[in-house]
Amino acid sequence: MGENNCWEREVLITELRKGKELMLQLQKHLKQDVCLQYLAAEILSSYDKAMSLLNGTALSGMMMSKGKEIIHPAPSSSTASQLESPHLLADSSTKSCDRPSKSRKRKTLARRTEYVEARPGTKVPPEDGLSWRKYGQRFVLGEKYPRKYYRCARRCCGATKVIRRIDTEPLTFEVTYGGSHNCDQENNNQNEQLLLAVQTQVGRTAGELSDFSIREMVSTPNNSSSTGVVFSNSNSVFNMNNSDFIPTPTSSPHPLDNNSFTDVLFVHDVPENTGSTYQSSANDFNSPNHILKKLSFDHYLI
DNA sequence: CGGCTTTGACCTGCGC
DNA sequence: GCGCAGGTCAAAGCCG
Repeated sequence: MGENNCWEREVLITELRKGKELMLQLQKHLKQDVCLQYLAAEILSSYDKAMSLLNGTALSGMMMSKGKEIIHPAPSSSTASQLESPHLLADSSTKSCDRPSKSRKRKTLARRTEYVEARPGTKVPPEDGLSWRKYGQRFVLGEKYPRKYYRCARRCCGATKVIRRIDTEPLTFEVTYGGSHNCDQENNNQNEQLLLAVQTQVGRTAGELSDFSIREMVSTPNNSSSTGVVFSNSNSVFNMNNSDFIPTPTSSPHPLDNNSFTDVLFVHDVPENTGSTYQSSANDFNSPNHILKKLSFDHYLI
């Protein structure tokens, strides 16, 4: 990896962060316009994707050259500064329930790094909705702030995370997830986020689904890793899934603002590549057998 | 009193 | 082989 390439990458990352910060400021002024809000969120998502790719390339390149582990780039986050539910990469050496493994062997396993910005009025470092127990903290050479080591609060869970405060941007935190959650905390967290989103959107569109119904929809019985919600009426289809709460309009302005949806479809095990099909047109939704037959789903009339 | 945080010690991987 | 850096352990202290 050439020195120039590393320097250029650093410059690119810096510029991307500046752009993201400016977009965040702009977004604050767009509260009245849902479409602009959506566009701003999309741009922020692109910033995150670009930064993740750059960081991943830089890290993996450096690590490969040193013969250390490859650090995988973080998948794109759907909203700016929103910490994703950590879909952790598999840890093949899953720890057993008697967690205090005596081995202090340094982890050389796949990890995932994300960047999280602290917002005014929020806790520092920002919480991600999961319960973590701090087990260590140390200053690392050349870093202004200490690294903080956390592991999942569930005793039988092998997930860990390391939080590092960026020297040049004290409100930005690098969160590196390691290990995998073998407890159900992650699923519960996703369900709570989905519940909140569905309650909000259903309330805006119809407001007639009981909280109990929504909660039943969101509490997926099959422990599925990927779930989604589709709102529809005779004119429009709108898809939401638990990894992307940003409304994706099939038309402009935003469909949830102008349509009264009559159906809510709760889909389990949404294949990654079918989301766009739902979003693309009402026709896809009206003749979705080639897709839906692969899925299990609940159907609710509002 | 149980759970959590702090912090120094310990252990291991890696570069030289 | 040695020394350093980083990740983890675990005892002690704190807190509700």
